[in-house]
Amino acid sequence: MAHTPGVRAARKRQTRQALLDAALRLLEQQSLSSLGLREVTREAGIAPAAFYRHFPDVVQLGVALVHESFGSLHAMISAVRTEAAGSDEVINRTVDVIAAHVRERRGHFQFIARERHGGVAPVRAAIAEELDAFTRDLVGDLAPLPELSEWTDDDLRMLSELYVNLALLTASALLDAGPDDAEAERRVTDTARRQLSLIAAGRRHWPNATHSARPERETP
Amino acid sequence: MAHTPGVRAARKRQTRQALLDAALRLLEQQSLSSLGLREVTREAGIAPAAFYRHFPDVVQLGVALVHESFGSLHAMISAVRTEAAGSDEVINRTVDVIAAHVRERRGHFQFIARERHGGVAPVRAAIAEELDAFTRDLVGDLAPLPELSEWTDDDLRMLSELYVNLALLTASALLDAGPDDAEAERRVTDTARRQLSLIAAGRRHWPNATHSARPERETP
DNA sequence: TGTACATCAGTGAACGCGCGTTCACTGATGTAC
DNA sequence: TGTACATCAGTGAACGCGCGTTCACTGATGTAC
Repeated sequence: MAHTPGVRAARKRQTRQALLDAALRLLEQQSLSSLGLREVTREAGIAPAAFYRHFPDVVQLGVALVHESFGSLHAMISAVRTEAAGSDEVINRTVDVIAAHVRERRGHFQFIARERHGGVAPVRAAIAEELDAFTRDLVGDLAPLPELSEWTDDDLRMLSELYVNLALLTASALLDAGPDDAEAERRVTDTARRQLSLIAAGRRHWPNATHSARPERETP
Repeated sequence: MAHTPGVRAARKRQTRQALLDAALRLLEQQSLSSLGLREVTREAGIAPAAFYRHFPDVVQLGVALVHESFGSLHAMISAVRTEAAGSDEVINRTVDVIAAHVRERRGHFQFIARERHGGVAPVRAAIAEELDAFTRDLVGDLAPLPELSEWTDDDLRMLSELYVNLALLTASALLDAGPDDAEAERRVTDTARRQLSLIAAGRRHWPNATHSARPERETP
């Protein structure tokens, strides 16, 4: 046993994960800025002082949670990305994938939705950074589409931001609907589908060239 | 002096307002769930115990702040509503009014954006209620428009929700841009204008009748 | 393989501190006559 | 108008409590030889 290096490191990782899991559980009912160090260690079943072996403070645990949450979010995205069929089919797939991931990773979405505009600056910055990477990925996915070949980078970025925000708003509305209200969930996904469909119609008919080439206001 | 009733009541209202103002000032840098009673009374310049003459706890002060904030938000809306010209003109007016009100009532927007998905249930509920009233008002404004005369109530509601969410997201992005970065502000308002323009194009060409009359999924 | 020493994740006690809440009070405002 | 009493917004001291952080420690794991 003593000659199998890594046992100690593995246990440390396990404890760290227990802290992250405990924090996420508590954060379903409160926000990070009111989460206490002793509260987390109590929930995780370790002594308060052991916390410092893993994070300098609760804020840095929050930053780690951001990255963990976006890991599962990226998985969601690539699930949508692999599909590329007709507009209606893409919309339905997208909304279904969002709903499925909210069900599976409820805590992660709750955390991101809550702290995106929350009161803890480093966590907000980490979320903004991840969302930006996310949006840039989406621009990369949209750029090669033939029907968007004429769009400027700025306009693709604008469209991607709209999609990302709508996805988060839909996820957040699903969280508010609660895990057991199938009727409320149906209402939310139905609204999301129609909003995406409205935007798809706009995409087909938007006179983007004139708008984006010469913005109308506050530019010399 | 003793025969001018209302002096005491006026002073009480004044102190109450001082508490609300102090809280709003502190909430620009933190969220409600981490705001302490002693912190607020210290900022307002009164003794901690006096707090209880006005609110049972900090959460109820938060609920009062929600209603105060939406008071100023409604002022903003009616400012947009009085205008009704061509699509581009409406869009520019709307975005300008949002930007102006974010500048004027920074604290109120910050508070609403932060607590909308925050960790304090009664405050979240109050915001949801106010936003719903807001959305219903907007449905009432859109319904009489000739180009939307064929739209179902559900679709008008869906559109209004999209507008309300976009307005809040834009306000929140303006807050993140900071009060002194004119270039960042221009980028945010420009994106908002183009998103609204995209939706306007969708409105003109959206085949809503087929979608809303028979939703495609999960309905018998 | 066995032994002696180093590392370090987790413990448990202790600390000083600011918190929310209570209480009896003060004194200006309000009311009754 | 003047007086005697009631109301009540705001005070200041006191309380018990849980917090974040520190510290010397323990004992399993890791390393050198």
